[in-house]
Amino acid sequence: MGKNTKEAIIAASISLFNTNGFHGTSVRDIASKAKVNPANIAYYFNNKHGLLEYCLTIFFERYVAEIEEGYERIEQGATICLKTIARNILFFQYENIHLTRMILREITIDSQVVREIMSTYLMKERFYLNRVFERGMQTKEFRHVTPDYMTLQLKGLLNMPFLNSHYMSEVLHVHPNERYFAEKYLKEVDRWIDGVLCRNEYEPAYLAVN
Amino acid sequence: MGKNTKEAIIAASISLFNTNGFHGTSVRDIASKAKVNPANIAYYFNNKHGLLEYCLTIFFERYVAEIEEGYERIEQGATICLKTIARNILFFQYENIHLTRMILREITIDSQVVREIMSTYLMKERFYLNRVFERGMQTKEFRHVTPDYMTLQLKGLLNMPFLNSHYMSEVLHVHPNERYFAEKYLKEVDRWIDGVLCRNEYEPAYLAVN
Amino acid sequence: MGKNTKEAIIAASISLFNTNGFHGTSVRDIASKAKVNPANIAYYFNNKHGLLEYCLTIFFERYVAEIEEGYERIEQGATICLKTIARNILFFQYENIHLTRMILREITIDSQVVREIMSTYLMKERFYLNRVFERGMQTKEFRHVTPDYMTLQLKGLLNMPFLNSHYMSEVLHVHPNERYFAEKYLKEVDRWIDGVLCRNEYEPAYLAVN
Amino acid sequence: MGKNTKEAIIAASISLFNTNGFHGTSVRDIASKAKVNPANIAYYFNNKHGLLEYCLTIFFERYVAEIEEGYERIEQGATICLKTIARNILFFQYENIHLTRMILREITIDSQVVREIMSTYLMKERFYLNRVFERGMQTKEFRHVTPDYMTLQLKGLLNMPFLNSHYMSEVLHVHPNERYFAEKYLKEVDRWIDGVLCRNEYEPAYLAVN
DNA sequence: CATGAATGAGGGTTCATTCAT
DNA sequence: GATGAATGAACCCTCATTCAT
Repeated sequence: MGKNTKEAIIAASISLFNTNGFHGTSVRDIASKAKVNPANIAYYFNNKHGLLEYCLTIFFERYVAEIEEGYERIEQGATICLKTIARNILFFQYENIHLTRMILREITIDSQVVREIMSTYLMKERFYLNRVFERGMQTKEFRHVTPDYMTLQLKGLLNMPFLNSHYMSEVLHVHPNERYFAEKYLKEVDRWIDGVLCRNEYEPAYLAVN
Repeated sequence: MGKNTKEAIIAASISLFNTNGFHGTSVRDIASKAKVNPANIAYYFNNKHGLLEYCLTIFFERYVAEIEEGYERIEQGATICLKTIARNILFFQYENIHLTRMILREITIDSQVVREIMSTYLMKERFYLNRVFERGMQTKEFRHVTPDYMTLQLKGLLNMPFLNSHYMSEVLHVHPNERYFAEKYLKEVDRWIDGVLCRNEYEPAYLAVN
Repeated sequence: MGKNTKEAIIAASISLFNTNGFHGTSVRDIASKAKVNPANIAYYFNNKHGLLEYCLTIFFERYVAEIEEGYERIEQGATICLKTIARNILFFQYENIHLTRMILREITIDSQVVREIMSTYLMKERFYLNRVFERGMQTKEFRHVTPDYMTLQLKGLLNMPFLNSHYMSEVLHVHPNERYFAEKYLKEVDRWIDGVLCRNEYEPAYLAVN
Repeated sequence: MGKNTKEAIIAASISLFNTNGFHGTSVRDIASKAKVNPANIAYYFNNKHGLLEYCLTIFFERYVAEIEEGYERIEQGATICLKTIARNILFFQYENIHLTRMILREITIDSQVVREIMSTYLMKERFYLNRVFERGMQTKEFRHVTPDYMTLQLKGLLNMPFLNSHYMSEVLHVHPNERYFAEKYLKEVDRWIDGVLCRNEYEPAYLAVN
């Protein structure tokens, strides 16, 4: 039953890290929720931190894959490419909402290990996005911008809905775990690309992504 | 010397909560950094959580004050008003970068107390922003938008730079603790207001805020 | 207001020691209940233990006085004398029910200081009771008994009702803080003296004590 | 080695609770005396209070069993039955002198949990004793008495020797931990039953219990 | 592959007490 | 007489982890 035990631990840890944070969650909590013996965590992940690293890795592995998948459209134009990347990220995060929130929060902690893992992947992210921005500027699709500042804004837009889920639902009455939200919010991000990034006259015929 | 002790505890806790998170910081760490006796934390704030609540309160008290101060410009037009609010928030957060980062992270945890404090202030924030968005739509300054979605985007833009300071500096080579950054980033936010929110033809004569 | 402060501390401490025990009561609890500053306890009684010693002393001072007052009737006969002593103790304890319970419990703890204070007074108690028992045996009022065993039994009878007040009220439905109880229980003790101690034929004409 | 650890903790706690009281004993004291790690107390008994509850339970479980065992003699007559019960209690307490003293003291504290545990068992005790008293009155063995008052006296007599062990030895020079004492004191209790409770002419042929 | 017993370190908090004012 | 600030020690408890089975 090794597979089940390991999977159960991962699922429980994502849920609990998401709710209480890494430091706010004990290995006993995780083991209890996963209905396994606490010693199994050491067995499969060395220690509690190894479990976090595992979660970080599977998240970023797939996160970067989503970006790479979108980047393949670069030849179709920077705008379409960027919109595809944004769409991929948004839906990936929407489909893994708990893991996403947990990761986005944990990487704000100044931990040596977290920083190292994160850097590798986020350097890749930066690399692809920069390439897109530069391509867009080169083809005159985009206005002249500072790529890193654009990355910053784009990430701000894409992460915001997943960081504060109870703020979203209780204050804004917006529910990020509903498909409807993801669809609608994607349009907002597209509008940001069109309105802030693209140089063409405003309100162009919307560029379909699919 | 009560004032000094209390202030020292607050300063130390902001610094440590910022670096290691609330749960990752022990009261002994705080007391040690503040060079006071650990029992003083219980003396002044009842317990560790009371210290967090105190930080939350002073942050949001001033945060909402910044919004209210900007809102007073509502009669000068929604665009100017919103830009002033954005400016106020951005510089307030820039000037309290550690406290801001700590708060932005901590409020993502599902804590009862945090949620209560947060709701009070964030409801006010939503109230004022909604009024501005509605005013702008009424005066035809703004396009037709869903206010809560705009709030979401604006907050995403304004919070992003303060959430991951080492990602900012190590990956993007952008330094949010420098005045230059705040000035430049403000222009980006203004561009978002102009490009995404305002209905007038793109690239207008930039509206000065001050 | 020195008098009030001191009195308030004593009253509060008797109440709290009675309910929670000496170790289960903090000086802050006492100060809070007495509505005085905790430092006053050190001022008036040196430390927390000094407060307990003070309570012990005032209790036993008066306790022994009650015995001595009863012992003065020795010339009227051992039976009358013993009944008077029993009556005095019973009513003294009934009138100081909280203090009594607290003391009776605290003296079961193996504390050096408590032991010393206690010994002094309880040696006196033993002295007087032994004299009464011996006089009774000498005058043939009492059967031949071992005085210390009689002391033990008498004390068992006299202390029992004050030791477990909530057992008394909740299990036995007997209320030791009512005058009626003290009157009735005194008759029981008299019956013990008559039935166990006295040699005369059973059920004698009851000897009035007053 | 789970058995040994648990047993060692129980033995150490009885000894220390007996000497210093529950509140006067720290878990470190207990662990140190038992030569085990302090965390084992939480492991086996949840917390310090759970350890006390455990002691209370094992004490009263056996205490009530002693009473029930004596009650089986009810058909042989109330006097014999009551004497058997008294004998059983006395020897049970004599054989568990430290546990007994600890329990007798702790139940005088107004603790919610203690009260609940206690009530259950002491209600049973009252039930059986009342049945004996009523039977005795019915068969004219006993005089007309108030059962609860008799219970009170009997418990006073049976508990007294175990409550203040150092008073006993240092003041009265009586040693309750010696077999001789228990034998002799039992005769005193029998005399109380004969002299106070039984209606037959005084000084009957002593009823052997065994 | 999984478990329950056991550990040592550290957690937050409360304690009695001191002392300048 | 009385206070509030401050302390250091100790409190109970939980922690992540280890290890024999």
